[in-house]
Amino acid sequence: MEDTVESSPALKAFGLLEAIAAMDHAPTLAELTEVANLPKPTLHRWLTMLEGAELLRRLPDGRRYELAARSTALAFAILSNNPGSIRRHQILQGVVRDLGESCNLTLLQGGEVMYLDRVEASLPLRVAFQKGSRVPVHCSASGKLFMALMPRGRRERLLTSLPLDKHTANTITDPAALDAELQQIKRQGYALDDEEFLTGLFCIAVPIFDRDGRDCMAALALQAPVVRLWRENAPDRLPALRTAASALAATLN
Amino acid sequence: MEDTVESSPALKAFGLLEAIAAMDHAPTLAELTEVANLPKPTLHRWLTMLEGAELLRRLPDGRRYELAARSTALAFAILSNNPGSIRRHQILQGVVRDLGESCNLTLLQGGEVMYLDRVEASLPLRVAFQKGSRVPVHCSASGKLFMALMPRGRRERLLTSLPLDKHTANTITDPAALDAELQQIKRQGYALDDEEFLTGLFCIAVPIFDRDGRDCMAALALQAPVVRLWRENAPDRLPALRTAASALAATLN
DNA sequence: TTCAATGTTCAGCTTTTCGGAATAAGGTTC
DNA sequence: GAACCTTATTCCGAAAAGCTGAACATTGAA
Repeated sequence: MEDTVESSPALKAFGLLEAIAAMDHAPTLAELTEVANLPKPTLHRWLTMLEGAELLRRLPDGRRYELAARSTALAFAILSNNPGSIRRHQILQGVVRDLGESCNLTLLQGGEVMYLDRVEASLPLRVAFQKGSRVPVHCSASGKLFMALMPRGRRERLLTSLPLDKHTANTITDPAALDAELQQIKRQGYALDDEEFLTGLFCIAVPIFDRDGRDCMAALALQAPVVRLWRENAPDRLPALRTAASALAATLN
Repeated sequence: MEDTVESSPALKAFGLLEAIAAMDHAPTLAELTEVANLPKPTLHRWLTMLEGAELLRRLPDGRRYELAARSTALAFAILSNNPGSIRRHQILQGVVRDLGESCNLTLLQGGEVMYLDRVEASLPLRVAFQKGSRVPVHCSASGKLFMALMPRGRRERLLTSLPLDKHTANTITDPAALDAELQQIKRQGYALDDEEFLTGLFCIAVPIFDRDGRDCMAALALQAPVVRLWRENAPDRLPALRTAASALAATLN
């Protein structure tokens, strides 16, 4: 949270949410006291208020606070109804027009890949996903890309909590094999999904970096039937995807 | 935005952001006046405040407001923050996938059992409960488990304050019988609900202990119709449930 | 120019927030 | 189990922020 004084108490709540969202574990009152630089009773009052508003909730131990349903709902509403959302949709439409295949803008939410937006190709033989739906990280191009580009500690924590379910014959279910795959993805800067989630479906995903160019905050993925997109011809789409990805990056800050 | 009065002015800001995020175009002050049901000067003050905090910004015409950079950043932080809730939900999904029946994560809250999270089996013949709903302690597997594992003083206090209502023919309403049941539950380390709350519904619950392995802070319960789950075959599910329970424990502290 | 609609400022009154100090609750050590 | 420490919660008078009717300013259309 900012160490600068908020101009109004009403805004302090946002600073608190930001502080809690930025922590990698559910904080206690005492921990937040240091981060937020607020007196204990003041902070306690705020946390109780936010809990009552269902923006936060306490873990069963009664001491730790984590984000609750209303925060998640607000976040989703913000991202899908952002001024940039129209622009993003247009960029996706441009990719679909140029490359002729369906195209997804994805986020990593918790341990799953979420479709923030999506434009479908008008061709037949397309795959019907939906905005807001989710797929596992270990068998999607975007998911593997996110894992490959995240800090090691976070990746390891995520990997231990994942089931690595087998969805198709190609799904990578061996942790060592997945790790090798992630290293290669990191080297080459893009990821493929070669029928690892749905038989017959091939994907290629490129990262969308934040302003500093370090964090991968989203991904752009092209998906098509293997009869039209496969391991050898997929990289031909990279230039167009990379151009779109950097345009998308500009809409996400 | 909801028409109910926010309990505190400090939370009004969230209601406003939600209202703006829910609109399909950038609203003017006048438009928001109707939606938010606030006097014009009040709303104007809030919008100016949110604009100053970079949560909102005005379109170049100076009249319309849209979400700004800080809102987007907050949304990303909320969604990518991996509060245990997502991980817990994944674990429940895993149990449902493995065992094929609906699964609940429960807490003891205020003398009742509360469903913190829940994943339903995709089979027909499933029972529809809801997240956040509550059931009595004396006729649910989780509730009896909580009572069996809590310190004696607390249990006795709770028992004297409970009505022990009869819900079905099997509900245990005799304090002595309940006490005997609790002792057996404590010995065997899991609890059953054999149609004690709803006729036709069978449950088995295992404890989720805190880090020290002493306090039972939550419970994992599998529930199914008696035609598929009953007293003799229920213990077969224990290994899977125990594994999931210890994974859940890690998310709860 | 006039009019109507929308946006902005003002000011006194009301409500909320602030946070040090006191108290309670939980844990740990001896 | 008593003493001790840490963390959480409650209290309440002082201080700050919020509220909004009314007045004023600006914009755009006729």
